Amino acid sequence: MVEQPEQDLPRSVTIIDVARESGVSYSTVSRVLNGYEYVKESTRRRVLEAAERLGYVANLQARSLAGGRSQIVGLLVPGLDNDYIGEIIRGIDEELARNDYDLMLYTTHRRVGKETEYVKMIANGLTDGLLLIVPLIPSTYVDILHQQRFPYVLIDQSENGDTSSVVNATNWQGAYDATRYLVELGHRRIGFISGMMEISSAVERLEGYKSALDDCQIAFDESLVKQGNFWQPSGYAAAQELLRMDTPPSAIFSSNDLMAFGAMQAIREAGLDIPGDISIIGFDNIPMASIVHPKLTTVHQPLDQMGRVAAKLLLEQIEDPQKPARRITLGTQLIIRDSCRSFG
Amino acid sequence: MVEQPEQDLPRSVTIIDVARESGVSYSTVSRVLNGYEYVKESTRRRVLEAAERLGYVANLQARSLAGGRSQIVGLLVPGLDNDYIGEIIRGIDEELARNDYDLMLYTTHRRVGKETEYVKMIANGLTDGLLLIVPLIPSTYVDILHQQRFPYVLIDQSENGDTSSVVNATNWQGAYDATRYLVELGHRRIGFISGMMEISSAVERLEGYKSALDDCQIAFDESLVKQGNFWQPSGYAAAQELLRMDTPPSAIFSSNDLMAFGAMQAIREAGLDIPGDISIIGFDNIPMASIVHPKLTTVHQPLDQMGRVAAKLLLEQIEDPQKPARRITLGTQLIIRDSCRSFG
DNA sequence: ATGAAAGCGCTAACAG
DNA sequence: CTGTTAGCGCTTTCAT
Repeated sequence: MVEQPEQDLPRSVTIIDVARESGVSYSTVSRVLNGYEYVKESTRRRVLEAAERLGYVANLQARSLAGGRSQIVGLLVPGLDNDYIGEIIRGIDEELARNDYDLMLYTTHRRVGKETEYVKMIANGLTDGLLLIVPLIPSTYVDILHQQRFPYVLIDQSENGDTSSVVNATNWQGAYDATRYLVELGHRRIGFISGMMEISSAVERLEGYKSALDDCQIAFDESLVKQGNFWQPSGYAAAQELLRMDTPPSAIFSSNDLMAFGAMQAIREAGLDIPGDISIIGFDNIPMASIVHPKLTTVHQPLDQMGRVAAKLLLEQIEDPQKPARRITLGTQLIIRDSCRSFG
Repeated sequence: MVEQPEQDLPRSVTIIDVARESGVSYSTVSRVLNGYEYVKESTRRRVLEAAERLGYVANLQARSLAGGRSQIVGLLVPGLDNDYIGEIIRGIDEELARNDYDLMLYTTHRRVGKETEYVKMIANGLTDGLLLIVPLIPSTYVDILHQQRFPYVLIDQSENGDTSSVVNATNWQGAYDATRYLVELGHRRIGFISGMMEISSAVERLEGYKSALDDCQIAFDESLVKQGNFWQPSGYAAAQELLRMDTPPSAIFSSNDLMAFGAMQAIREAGLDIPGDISIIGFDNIPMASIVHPKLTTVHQPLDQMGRVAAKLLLEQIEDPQKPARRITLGTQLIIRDSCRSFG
């Protein structure tokens, strides 16, 4: 048996190494690295060069532990199984990259029932702030965060008073526009596939639909509203119900694109043509919407921008914890493609 | 001006608090928390109870800094703009959750040209290991990681010798099966839309296609191969080229689903029916594949499982750094849906 | 079986 | 402008 020689792993270089190399104290190195103003230019240069030469890379956990910034923000999402989330993340990532922040990804589904403890850990951990895409916010989350004065921003959430910073879209207006568009196309019986009604955006979209109907003097017909849950299969089922009615609607407004895809499938299986026999409109405008056939007419929700704005808001808050909470609502936009046609 | 009272933010509870509460030294608390064997049962219980009572949550950065595990693994991806990545992440996340690990997400596109430094930082930072989905691996990545004995696993990569642990799928076989299926359906002229040929999986799929043709005594026709880049628009363009040929193919094999969707669009725009006039088959089996119409016949790549296995491999390696690198190749499977039809 | 004490790499007063 | 000195919360010897 040969003695395994203790491999000298190249220990990572610390500011102490840099200090020695550049002949200053390591706090000066820290200052330079943190962009502290009052450092002699020549010293700064010397330190920077030494750092470069040695291939120094900061140890974020140490920095964060010592009271500095970790340059990491957390993102809490229900799961990744939806393009909708992906779009938002893209925006977040972009903005964070621009500011040299990194992203820690947390999925809630992981610790069902222990989310609160999870959030506590996150806030107590190495992130400088937290972005939350949690449709169903147990207010406990927010309470903890708020109580600890931990910077956070809610995405796509409406409820909650004015204690939290929130970024969302004009759900009501978007739904209103979509419905109105359908009416202007001549549709009178418009089916509506809802989202989970515990979620504010779902409620707002239903309200927008109702208001538009109202403004167009079309009586609201409860039976035309089918409950979905934002997932594709529920759209499929809801559409089937709608099609089974004695007088099926001539158009369907789905509360999101995913359910619209399900509805399209149900419609096709019923031997009907889109938009020939029945028009369909979605909400979100996820990338897939322009890939399916026919291309889906839908309400564009600026998801990536929402992500970007939320990140920006969070960064501001990290920068200045005194900043009051802000609510930013971004506009939606009707995207007319091929899934709707005039009626009657 | 009223003096702003210094709000006593509820400082997070540390092991010191727990130590005081349970009347032991804080190193004992640490032992209990780390499952150290030789602790008196009664002590253990007392500590655990105190921790519970106080609502203690570990500070991972401190732990990691002190030489323990951070319970965080990094994931380096090119970007999130592809369901393919999403599927893999889902698998990873699942496996990590099962083992109480969290995920740090890094996107490479952020620091083009500085990826190497980026990787260095990651490895030096707070993660216990790194998962990489980087089709185009600059070998420098791997060298650094390997040199530092930093645990890492490559996903969906083939090249590289035996120094790295790798998880991938049977790209060659999958392409072979798909092609063979088309041939058995009677197709003789089968168009092929390739991926970026710098990527190993793209090459392997092309090889599988060629081999199948060969085994079926069909001469390989270079002109039937169009170069794509794995993104939808390139599939669209490639299909258009194919359709413009004097004798267009009766079937098209696209190296991934996304390009297949582009091809489907081109085919439809040419007034052709799928699969009536032309059959199409994809690769990956991303969720969207069963949502488009007609539902796409494709080669299933067990993306989520690849993620799960990669995570498992990484965790093993973190547990025991001596573990030799392993390559695990998962099987693909032909999923027959509605986009292909017999010919001739 | 448990306490004491030495850091991990870094930031942030505090002195000059 | 820069060096000195405390820690941040935790793991890990080293004692006992």
